[in-house]
Amino acid sequence: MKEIKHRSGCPVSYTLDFFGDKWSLLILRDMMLFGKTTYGEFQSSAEKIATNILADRLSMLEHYGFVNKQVGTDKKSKFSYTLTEKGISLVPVILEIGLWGAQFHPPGLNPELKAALQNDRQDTIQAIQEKLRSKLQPG
Amino acid sequence: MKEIKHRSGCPVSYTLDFFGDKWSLLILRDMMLFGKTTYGEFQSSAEKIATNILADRLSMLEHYGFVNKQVGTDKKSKFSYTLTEKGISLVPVILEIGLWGAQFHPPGLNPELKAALQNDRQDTIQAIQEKLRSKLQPG
DNA sequence: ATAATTTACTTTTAAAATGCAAGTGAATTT
DNA sequence: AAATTCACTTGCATTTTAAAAGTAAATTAT
Repeated sequence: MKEIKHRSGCPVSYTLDFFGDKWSLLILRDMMLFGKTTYGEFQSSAEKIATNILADRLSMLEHYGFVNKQVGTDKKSKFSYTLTEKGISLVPVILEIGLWGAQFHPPGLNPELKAALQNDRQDTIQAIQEKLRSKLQPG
Repeated sequence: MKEIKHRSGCPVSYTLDFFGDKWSLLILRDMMLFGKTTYGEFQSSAEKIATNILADRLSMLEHYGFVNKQVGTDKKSKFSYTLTEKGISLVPVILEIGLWGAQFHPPGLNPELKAALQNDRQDTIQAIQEKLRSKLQPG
Protein backbone atom coordinates (compact mmCIF):
# COMPACT_ATOMS: atom_id res chain seq x y z
CA MET A 1 0.00 0.00 0.00
CA LYS A 2 1.04 3.51 -0.81
CA GLU A 3 0.93 5.55 2.34
CA ILE A 4 -1.44 8.47 2.51
CA LYS A 5 0.20 11.76 3.38
CA HIS A 6 -1.82 14.30 5.23
CA ARG A 7 -1.84 17.75 3.74
CA SER A 8 -2.38 19.76 6.89
CA GLY A 9 -3.39 19.63 10.53
CA CYS A 10 -7.03 20.32 9.64
CA PRO A 11 -9.37 17.48 10.62
CA VAL A 12 -11.53 18.06 7.56
CA SER A 13 -8.58 17.67 5.20
CA TYR A 14 -7.41 14.67 7.25
CA THR A 15 -10.70 12.89 6.59
CA LEU A 16 -10.59 13.82 2.91
CA ASP A 17 -7.06 12.44 2.66
CA PHE A 18 -8.66 9.03 3.26
CA PHE A 19 -12.08 9.46 1.73
CA GLY A 20 -11.77 12.24 -0.82
CA ASP A 21 -12.55 10.01 -3.78
CA LYS A 22 -15.64 8.69 -5.46
CA TRP A 23 -15.56 5.12 -4.21
CA SER A 24 -14.28 4.33 -0.73
CA LEU A 25 -17.29 5.72 1.13
CA LEU A 26 -19.61 3.77 -1.16
CA ILE A 27 -17.96 0.53 -0.08
CA LEU A 28 -18.48 1.52 3.54
CA ARG A 29 -22.09 2.49 2.75
CA ASP A 30 -22.67 -0.98 1.33
CA MET A 31 -21.33 -2.55 4.51
CA MET A 32 -23.16 -0.22 6.89
CA LEU A 33 -26.52 0.15 5.24
CA PHE A 34 -26.88 -3.00 3.18
CA GLY A 35 -24.89 -5.54 5.14
CA LYS A 36 -22.65 -6.43 2.23
CA THR A 37 -19.52 -8.39 3.03
CA THR A 38 -18.01 -9.87 -0.12
CA TYR A 39 -16.09 -8.65 -3.13
CA GLY A 40 -18.83 -9.81 -5.44
CA GLU A 41 -21.49 -7.98 -3.47
CA PHE A 42 -19.53 -4.75 -3.60
CA GLN A 43 -19.03 -5.17 -7.32
CA SER A 44 -22.74 -5.63 -7.92
CA SER A 45 -23.68 -2.17 -6.60
CA ALA A 46 -25.55 0.19 -8.88
CA GLU A 47 -22.53 2.48 -9.32
CA LYS A 48 -20.51 -0.24 -11.04
CA ILE A 49 -17.11 0.12 -9.49
CA ALA A 50 -14.25 -1.19 -11.65
CA THR A 51 -12.72 -4.34 -10.23
CA ASN A 52 -9.21 -2.90 -9.95
CA ILE A 53 -10.49 0.15 -8.09
CA LEU A 54 -12.48 -2.07 -5.75
CA ALA A 55 -9.42 -4.18 -4.98
CA ASP A 56 -7.36 -1.05 -4.40
CA ARG A 57 -9.91 0.57 -2.09
CA LEU A 58 -10.49 -2.59 -0.09
CA SER A 59 -6.77 -2.89 0.53
CA MET A 60 -6.65 0.76 1.59
CA LEU A 61 -9.59 0.29 3.95
CA GLU A 62 -7.97 -2.80 5.40
CA HIS A 63 -4.53 -1.21 5.66
CA TYR A 64 -5.87 1.74 7.64
CA GLY A 65 -8.03 -0.40 9.88
CA PHE A 66 -11.50 0.51 8.66
CA VAL A 67 -12.35 -3.02 7.64
CA ASN A 68 -11.26 -6.52 8.42
CA LYS A 69 -10.70 -9.25 5.89
CA GLN A 70 -11.39 -12.80 7.01
CA VAL A 71 -11.83 -16.13 5.32
CA GLY A 72 -15.56 -16.62 5.05
CA THR A 73 -17.17 -18.99 7.52
CA ASP A 74 -19.16 -20.71 4.81
CA LYS A 75 -15.97 -22.26 3.43
CA LYS A 76 -16.88 -21.21 -0.11
CA SER A 77 -13.46 -19.67 -0.48
CA LYS A 78 -14.94 -16.24 -0.24
CA PHE A 79 -13.40 -13.63 1.93
CA SER A 80 -15.64 -11.71 4.21
CA TYR A 81 -15.12 -8.01 4.84
CA THR A 82 -16.48 -6.54 8.04
CA LEU A 83 -16.27 -3.13 9.64
CA THR A 84 -13.90 -2.52 12.51
CA GLU A 85 -14.78 -0.14 15.31
CA LYS A 86 -12.92 2.54 13.37
CA GLY A 87 -15.06 1.82 10.34
CA ILE A 88 -18.20 1.90 12.44
CA SER A 89 -17.20 5.34 13.71
CA LEU A 90 -17.88 6.65 10.20
CA VAL A 91 -21.61 5.90 10.42
CA PRO A 92 -22.52 9.52 11.26
CA VAL A 93 -20.45 10.82 8.36
CA ILE A 94 -22.09 8.52 5.82
CA LEU A 95 -25.55 9.26 7.16
CA GLU A 96 -24.98 13.00 7.04
CA ILE A 97 -23.78 12.71 3.45
CA GLY A 98 -26.86 10.65 2.63
CA LEU A 99 -29.22 13.08 4.33
CA TRP A 100 -27.78 15.94 2.35
CA GLY A 101 -28.05 14.10 -0.94
CA ALA A 102 -31.60 13.04 -0.18
CA GLN A 103 -32.69 16.69 -0.16
CA PHE A 104 -31.83 17.06 -3.83
CA HIS A 105 -31.86 13.59 -5.33
CA PRO A 106 -35.37 12.25 -5.95
CA PRO A 107 -35.09 8.63 -4.82
CA GLY A 108 -34.00 9.96 -1.44
CA LEU A 109 -33.14 7.95 1.64
CA ASN A 110 -35.21 5.16 3.06
CA PRO A 111 -38.04 7.27 4.58
CA GLU A 112 -38.03 5.41 7.88
CA LEU A 113 -34.33 5.94 8.35
CA LYS A 114 -34.67 9.58 7.39
CA ALA A 115 -37.50 10.18 9.84
CA ALA A 116 -35.69 8.32 12.61
CA LEU A 117 -32.57 10.41 12.05
CA GLN A 118 -34.50 13.65 12.17
CA ASN A 119 -36.46 12.67 15.27
CA ASP A 120 -33.65 11.35 17.38
CA ARG A 121 -30.41 11.34 15.58
CA GLN A 122 -28.21 10.13 18.39
CA ASP A 123 -30.28 7.06 19.17
CA THR A 124 -30.70 6.14 15.53
CA ILE A 125 -26.97 6.32 14.91
CA GLN A 126 -26.21 4.27 17.99
CA ALA A 127 -28.74 1.63 17.04
CA ILE A 128 -27.09 1.20 13.64
CA GLN A 129 -23.67 1.06 15.22
CA GLU A 130 -24.76 -1.51 17.79
CA LYS A 131 -26.16 -3.71 15.10
CA LEU A 132 -22.87 -3.55 13.20
CA ARG A 133 -20.93 -4.32 16.36
CA SER A 134 -22.99 -7.42 16.92
CA LYS A 135 -21.34 -8.86 13.82
CA LEU A 136 -18.25 -9.02 15.99
CA GLN A 137 -15.05 -7.97 14.32
CA PRO A 138 -11.74 -7.32 16.03
CA GLY A 139 -9.48 -4.50 14.83
CA MET B 1 -18.40 23.32 -17.30
CA LYS B 2 -18.51 19.61 -17.83
CA GLU B 3 -21.75 18.27 -16.45
CA ILE B 4 -21.61 15.83 -13.60
CA LYS B 5 -23.40 12.58 -14.22
CA HIS B 6 -24.91 10.79 -11.31
CA ARG B 7 -24.02 7.16 -10.99
CA SER B 8 -27.13 5.94 -9.23
CA GLY B 9 -30.22 6.94 -7.30
CA CYS B 10 -28.39 6.63 -3.99
CA PRO B 11 -28.17 9.92 -2.11
CA VAL B 12 -24.72 9.06 -0.79
CA SER B 13 -23.34 8.54 -4.27
CA TYR B 14 -25.16 11.67 -5.43
CA THR B 15 -23.28 13.74 -2.88
CA LEU B 16 -20.00 12.09 -3.79
CA ASP B 17 -20.62 12.84 -7.46
CA PHE B 18 -20.17 16.50 -6.48
CA PHE B 19 -17.76 16.29 -3.61
CA GLY B 20 -15.85 13.04 -4.03
CA ASP B 21 -12.51 14.74 -4.56
CA LYS B 22 -9.82 16.14 -2.33
CA TRP B 23 -10.48 19.84 -2.81
CA SER B 24 -14.04 21.08 -3.23
CA LEU B 25 -15.08 20.57 0.39
CA LEU B 26 -11.94 22.35 1.56
CA ILE B 27 -12.97 25.46 -0.34
CA LEU B 28 -16.37 25.30 1.33
CA ARG B 29 -14.68 24.75 4.69
CA ASP B 30 -12.66 27.91 4.17
CA MET B 31 -15.82 29.87 3.46
CA MET B 32 -17.85 28.34 6.29
CA LEU B 33 -15.34 28.19 9.07
CA PHE B 34 -12.82 30.87 8.22
CA GLY B 35 -14.89 33.43 6.38
CA LYS B 36 -12.69 33.36 3.30
CA THR B 37 -14.12 34.96 0.18
CA THR B 38 -11.38 35.54 -2.40
CA TYR B 39 -9.33 33.47 -4.77
CA GLY B 40 -6.14 34.57 -3.06
CA GLU B 41 -7.44 33.57 0.34
CA PHE B 42 -8.38 30.10 -0.89
CA GLN B 43 -4.99 29.72 -2.45
CA SER B 44 -3.23 30.59 0.76
CA SER B 45 -4.69 27.64 2.72
CA ALA B 46 -2.35 25.16 4.31
CA GLU B 47 -3.18 22.42 1.83
CA LYS B 48 -1.75 24.38 -1.10
CA ILE B 49 -4.30 23.84 -3.81
CA ALA B 50 -2.98 24.29 -7.36
CA THR B 51 -4.29 27.38 -9.05
CA ASN B 52 -5.87 25.54 -11.99
CA ILE B 53 -7.66 23.14 -9.65
CA LEU B 54 -8.91 26.04 -7.58
CA ALA B 55 -10.29 27.77 -10.68
CA ASP B 56 -11.90 24.55 -11.82
CA ARG B 57 -13.54 23.82 -8.46
CA LEU B 58 -14.78 27.37 -8.00
CA SER B 59 -16.46 27.23 -11.38
CA MET B 60 -18.02 23.87 -10.49
CA LEU B 61 -19.28 25.25 -7.16
CA GLU B 62 -20.68 28.30 -8.92
CA HIS B 63 -22.20 26.29 -11.75
CA TYR B 64 -24.09 24.02 -9.38
CA GLY B 65 -25.23 26.87 -7.18
CA PHE B 66 -23.16 26.27 -4.05
CA VAL B 67 -21.43 29.61 -4.25
CA ASN B 68 -21.97 32.98 -5.77
CA LYS B 69 -19.36 35.05 -7.51
CA GLN B 70 -19.69 38.81 -7.28
CA VAL B 71 -17.45 41.74 -8.02
CA GLY B 72 -15.99 42.74 -4.68
CA THR B 73 -17.46 45.78 -3.01
CA ASP B 74 -14.03 47.17 -2.19
CA LYS B 75 -13.48 47.81 -5.91
CA LYS B 76 -10.04 46.18 -5.73
CA SER B 77 -10.92 44.15 -8.81
CA LYS B 78 -11.27 41.14 -6.61
CA PHE B 79 -14.19 38.87 -6.95
CA SER B 80 -15.93 37.83 -3.82
CA TYR B 81 -17.23 34.30 -3.40
CA THR B 82 -20.03 33.71 -0.94
CA LEU B 83 -22.11 30.70 -0.04
CA THR B 84 -25.61 30.33 -1.37
CA GLU B 85 -28.35 28.72 0.69
CA LYS B 86 -27.49 25.46 -1.02
CA GLY B 87 -23.86 25.87 0.00
CA ILE B 88 -24.91 26.68 3.56
CA SER B 89 -26.90 23.45 3.65
CA LEU B 90 -23.60 21.58 3.61
CA VAL B 91 -22.56 22.91 7.02
CA PRO B 92 -23.63 19.71 8.83
CA VAL B 93 -21.69 17.57 6.36
CA ILE B 94 -18.47 19.53 6.76
CA LEU B 95 -18.81 19.60 10.53
CA GLU B 96 -19.40 15.86 10.71
CA ILE B 97 -16.35 15.24 8.56
CA GLY B 98 -14.35 17.55 10.81
CA LEU B 99 -15.59 15.89 13.98
CA TRP B 100 -14.59 12.49 12.66
CA GLY B 101 -11.13 13.65 11.65
CA ALA B 102 -10.62 15.37 14.99
CA GLN B 103 -10.85 12.01 16.76
CA PHE B 104 -7.73 10.78 15.03
CA HIS B 105 -5.77 13.83 13.96
CA PRO B 106 -3.95 15.52 16.84
CA PRO B 107 -4.55 19.22 16.13
CA GLY B 108 -8.27 18.49 16.29
CA LEU B 109 -11.10 20.93 15.90
CA ASN B 110 -11.39 24.22 17.67
CA PRO B 111 -12.29 22.92 21.17
CA GLU B 112 -15.12 25.38 21.68
CA LEU B 113 -16.76 24.39 18.43
CA LYS B 114 -16.29 20.73 19.23
CA ALA B 115 -17.84 21.06 22.68
CA ALA B 116 -20.71 23.14 21.35
CA LEU B 117 -21.44 20.54 18.70
CA GLN B 118 -21.44 17.73 21.19
CA ASN B 119 -23.62 19.58 23.67
CA ASP B 120 -26.26 20.85 21.33
CA ARG B 121 -25.57 20.03 17.80
CA GLN B 122 -28.69 21.44 16.24
CA ASP B 123 -28.34 24.88 17.79
CA THR B 124 -24.66 25.09 16.99
CA ILE B 125 -25.22 24.23 13.36
CA GLN B 126 -28.05 26.71 13.07
CA ALA B 127 -26.00 29.47 14.65
CA ILE B 128 -23.24 28.94 12.11
CA GLN B 129 -25.74 28.88 9.29
CA GLU B 130 -27.44 32.05 10.49
CA LYS B 131 -24.16 33.85 10.62
CA LEU B 132 -23.39 32.82 7.05
CA ARG B 133 -26.84 33.92 5.91
CA SER B 134 -26.28 37.36 7.38
CA LYS B 135 -23.66 37.86 4.68
CA LEU B 136 -26.60 37.96 2.34
CA GLN B 137 -26.14 36.18 -0.91
CA PRO B 138 -28.80 35.37 -3.45
CA GLY B 139 -28.76 32.08 -5.26
C1' DA C 1 -13.98 -37.23 -13.79
C1' DT C 2 -14.24 -33.36 -16.82
C1' DA C 3 -15.95 -29.15 -18.14
C1' DA C 4 -17.98 -24.89 -17.20
C1' DT C 5 -18.68 -21.36 -13.94
C1' DT C 6 -17.77 -18.38 -10.05
C1' DT C 7 -14.78 -15.68 -7.05
C1' DA C 8 -11.34 -12.56 -6.18
C1' DC C 9 -8.47 -10.71 -7.92
C1' DT C 10 -4.00 -8.80 -11.37
C1' DT C 11 -2.31 -6.91 -15.59
C1' DT C 12 -2.47 -4.05 -19.53
C1' DT C 13 -3.63 -0.15 -22.02
C1' DA C 14 -6.23 4.05 -22.68
C1' DA C 15 -8.39 8.12 -20.87
C1' DA C 16 -8.95 11.57 -17.47
C1' DA C 17 -7.55 14.20 -13.51
C1' DT C 18 -3.99 16.41 -10.99
C1' DG C 19 0.29 18.95 -10.06
C1' DC C 20 3.71 22.19 -11.33
C1' DA C 21 5.55 25.99 -13.77
C1' DA C 22 5.11 29.70 -16.57
C1' DG C 23 2.39 33.14 -18.92
C1' DT C 24 -1.45 36.72 -19.48
C1' DG C 25 -4.03 40.87 -18.99
C1' DA C 26 -6.47 44.07 -16.20
C1' DA C 27 -6.23 46.87 -12.13
C1' DT C 28 -3.53 48.83 -8.36
C1' DT C 29 0.32 50.61 -6.07
C1' DT C 30 4.81 52.90 -6.10
C1' DA D 1 5.57 55.05 -16.09
C1' DA D 2 7.06 50.95 -14.01
C1' DA D 3 6.43 47.37 -10.91
C1' DT D 4 3.33 44.59 -8.45
C1' DT D 5 -0.92 42.18 -7.39
C1' DC D 6 -4.89 39.52 -8.63
C1' DA D 7 -7.33 36.07 -10.87
C1' DC D 8 -6.84 33.41 -13.65
C1' DT D 9 -5.23 30.29 -18.37
C1' DT D 10 -2.08 27.34 -20.83
C1' DG D 11 1.13 23.63 -21.52
C1' DC D 12 3.15 19.60 -20.10
C1' DA D 13 4.55 15.73 -17.05
C1' DT D 14 2.86 12.66 -13.65
C1' DT D 15 -0.67 10.20 -11.33
C1' DT D 16 -5.09 8.27 -10.99
C1' DT D 17 -9.02 6.13 -12.90
C1' DA D 18 -11.57 3.36 -16.27
C1' DA D 19 -12.31 -0.43 -19.24
C1' DA D 20 -11.09 -4.77 -20.80
C1' DA D 21 -8.90 -8.95 -20.65
C1' DG D 22 -6.49 -12.48 -18.18
C1' DT D 23 -5.54 -15.73 -14.17
C1' DA D 24 -5.69 -19.15 -10.60
C1' DA D 25 -8.16 -21.44 -7.12
C1' DA D 26 -12.41 -23.33 -5.76
C1' DT D 27 -17.19 -24.76 -6.77
C1' DT D 28 -20.96 -26.55 -9.38
C1' DA D 29 -22.81 -29.04 -13.29
C1' DT D 30 -22.66 -32.89 -16.43
